Amino acid sequence: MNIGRAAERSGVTPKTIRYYEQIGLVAPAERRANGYRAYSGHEVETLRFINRARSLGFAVPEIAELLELYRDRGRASADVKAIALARIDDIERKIAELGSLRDTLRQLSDRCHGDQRPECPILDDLADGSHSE
Amino acid sequence: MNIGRAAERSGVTPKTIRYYEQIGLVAPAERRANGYRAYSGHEVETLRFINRARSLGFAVPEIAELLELYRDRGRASADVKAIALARIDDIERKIAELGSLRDTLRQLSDRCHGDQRPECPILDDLADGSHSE
DNA sequence: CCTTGACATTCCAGTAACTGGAATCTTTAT
DNA sequence: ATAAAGATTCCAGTTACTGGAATGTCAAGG
Repeated sequence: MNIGRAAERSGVTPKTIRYYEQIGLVAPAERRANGYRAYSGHEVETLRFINRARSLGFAVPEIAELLELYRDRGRASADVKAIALARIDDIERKIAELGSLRDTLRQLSDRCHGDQRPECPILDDLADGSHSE
Repeated sequence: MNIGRAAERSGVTPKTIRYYEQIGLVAPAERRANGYRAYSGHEVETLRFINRARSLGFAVPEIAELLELYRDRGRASADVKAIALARIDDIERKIAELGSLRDTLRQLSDRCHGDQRPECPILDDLADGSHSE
């Protein structure tokens, strides 16, 4: 199957498949006589795996690691779980950070009339910096 | 004052100050005879404003807009508030997205023994893709 | 047989917002 | 005199792709 078909089946665009090959996330595809890349169902599965991992927010180096673990039939599930738990921690941290950002903005917005008058606590705060450093 | 001092006072590194000048977020600084950039307290304030806005998660184009509104003494506070509210919405969306990601990962992790055995629902899920597309 | 369109190839550049590093001044202090 | 600190410019790298140009291949239709 050509790259277009592999793209359809895996949900990864041809452009991105070539990119993954370029950075070494997937092995270089076989080439036909005409120079086209040829894919098997197996490679499509790998691409699908990558796609799902990406959609769960795993970074490319993490995915490389997951792929290795996936291929290693004898690996301990603890190794995989550790990666997932680290990911969860990252996400928790990011959520907390965004939450406090939102609270700050909300406080400022609440104090702003939001009408035709020019007084605006939001800009005042940005200007005088009464909070952090 | 030289760029280093302006950096100290504003909390923006010299490198980043030059970058902001390059992309037009701040006006090009005056130059001394020796070619060094010269800054006034006013410019330091602007840099501080930018720094605080960045720390609140505003993107550079949004900051450019906020700076314009800040300088326009006659603008309506509604204009500023609209930007802040849009920002809050963005953040809410991102938080929700991250929350559901975390939940998915947590479910997978919970079902993974995390020991020496190779069975791992995390990889199984990535492989068969029983969820999204 | 020729052309048209869909699909393939490569390579270069751009995204956001910086950051690192090299090569080269200028100034200040010893 | 020289060395350290701080300034300058410019080029490249970061993340994970995406867009576009120039070119090649293949199947179908007139």
